Amino acid sequence: MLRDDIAALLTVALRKAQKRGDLPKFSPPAIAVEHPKDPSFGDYTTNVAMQSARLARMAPVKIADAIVQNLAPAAYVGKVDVVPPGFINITLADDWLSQQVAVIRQDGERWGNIDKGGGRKVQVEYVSANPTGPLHFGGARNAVLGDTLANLLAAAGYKVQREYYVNDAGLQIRKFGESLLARYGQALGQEATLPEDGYHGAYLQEWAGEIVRAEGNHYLSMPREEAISVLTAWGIRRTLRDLERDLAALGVHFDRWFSEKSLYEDGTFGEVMNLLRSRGFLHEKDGAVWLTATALGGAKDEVVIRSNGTPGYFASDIAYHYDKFIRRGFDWVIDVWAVDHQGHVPRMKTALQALGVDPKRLTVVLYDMVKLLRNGQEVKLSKRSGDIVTLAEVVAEVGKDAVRFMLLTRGNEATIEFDLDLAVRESSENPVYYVQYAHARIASIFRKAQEDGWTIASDANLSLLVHPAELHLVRHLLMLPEVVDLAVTRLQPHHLTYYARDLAAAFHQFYRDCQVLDRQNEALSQARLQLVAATKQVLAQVLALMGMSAPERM
RNA sequence: GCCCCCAUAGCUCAGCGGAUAGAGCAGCGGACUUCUAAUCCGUCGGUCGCAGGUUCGAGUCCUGCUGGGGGCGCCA
Repeated sequence: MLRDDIAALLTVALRKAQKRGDLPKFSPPAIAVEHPKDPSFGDYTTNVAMQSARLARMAPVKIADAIVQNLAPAAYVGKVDVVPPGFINITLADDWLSQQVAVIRQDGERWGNIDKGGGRKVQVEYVSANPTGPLHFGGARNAVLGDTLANLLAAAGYKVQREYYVNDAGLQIRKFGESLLARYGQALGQEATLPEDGYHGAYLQEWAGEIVRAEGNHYLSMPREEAISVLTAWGIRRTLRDLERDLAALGVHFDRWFSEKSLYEDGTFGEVMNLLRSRGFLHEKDGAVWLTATALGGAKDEVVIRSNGTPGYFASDIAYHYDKFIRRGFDWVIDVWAVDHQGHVPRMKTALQALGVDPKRLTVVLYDMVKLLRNGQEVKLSKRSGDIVTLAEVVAEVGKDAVRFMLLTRGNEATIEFDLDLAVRESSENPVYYVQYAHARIASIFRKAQEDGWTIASDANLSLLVHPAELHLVRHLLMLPEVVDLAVTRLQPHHLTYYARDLAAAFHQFYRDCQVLDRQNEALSQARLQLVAATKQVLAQVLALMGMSAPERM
């Protein structure tokens, strides 16, 4: 990555300055290279001279001068300035910039990939909503965030596994099954009441009707427990089928759907309890089994197995993470959770310690809520009330690309206001289509080129690209690896949306200033065709990272 | 009561301890006989919630306060 190259160049220069006695001996801070806010200061800047002032007991500007004087020549460096109070500003060389078009074209789909992961195994677990009904729109943010993080990690050189944890065991599932049986009985004219805190959604009535039509009334003659068991399994299968379909419509796919129930069936749960017990982190109190979290610095002990003998969700989660880390050996696990699960994070970390797993290997990405607006009014996303807004409905209404883009434009910790009316509007108020339009515009240039009989030369003279708008565009193409690095380092995919917008803007400005196809100047046209091809490729790449399509025409 | 997140332009939000705090939208004014005007250009718009502190330098870090959201369960 260019930024790293520059940091290395500066580091070498600083050492050389020390060796030659231009600078005193001191152990220099890590050199931070960034883009100055004001482009008139150049492409890259570092404050290392100011950082070193105290250590070197020298004026920052003097330090900067000494570093600059010992800078080895590099093709990409066009101009170096030392500016008070001690910034070193680097401007890229025009001729080097124009040649990068060929490099980007040559890298193709690999452009933007970085080797941060070094092939380490990372699992991203996301969505994981209870399989008790359709996914409501709040879950869309989880899906888009997790999926995009997985895309980014893959681009950053990690070996990524995408997983959905299916909570097909426990109390909620029990209530789900009881609710479905009650609806089934009602569908057959029986007096049946839903359990307390049961599932009241209308979809269960529909499903009960389906079961009656397909299989008649014979579940009524079955023992109740057996009927619940069969109907629960039916309901989960049905839910998962719909979930998979609805998530696919959003462009979200999983490598594995992991069953919570399987942890109990294959002995994992028992194994984990034995391990915890042998390590001395379980104790009994009030008839329940507790994790002795306080022994590991936790605020309070946590119930693992209730006094009625049933394991709680925390019990499953411990076993599940044991499976992730110890059995499957992921180097790093990322769980994507809504903020209302924040209290569970320290608990989970403590549980990992109890298992002997370094808690740093688990990162929980928390994201805030989505506020859905229609006609300027907030639509409540509660499961209780009848007006639940499902993911499928919103995707059908506004489209996959708009949903993904809008859910990605905010930092994870910011609440998102999702305006349904704005999302469907195809106007300048809607930021979604801006990036795609740039891609389509470029496609249009190539269509025109073909119509007009241009043959695209592979050996274009790129040094003809000297217009400020051309070089400005190249500069943006060059930033993709840095953006991937930033988004992965912070696990904040919203940086992609801002980059995509900036890149598209750089293209639209170029488009205004520079005619690509010009019979009066075919050599320049060929160079611009290469530039525009590189831009199309990078736009497609960033759209792909966001899980959006790159349309050829709009 | 304790813990976490948020507070930046009219609105929605970016902002990596650096230089004159940015973008989109909205408002106002311009640009299509041209490779797509879903575009571009100009302009208006700020006590970065408040008060201290650390620092050569704070929207950014620390402390306190105010306001909003979330959490503190043998629910998930």
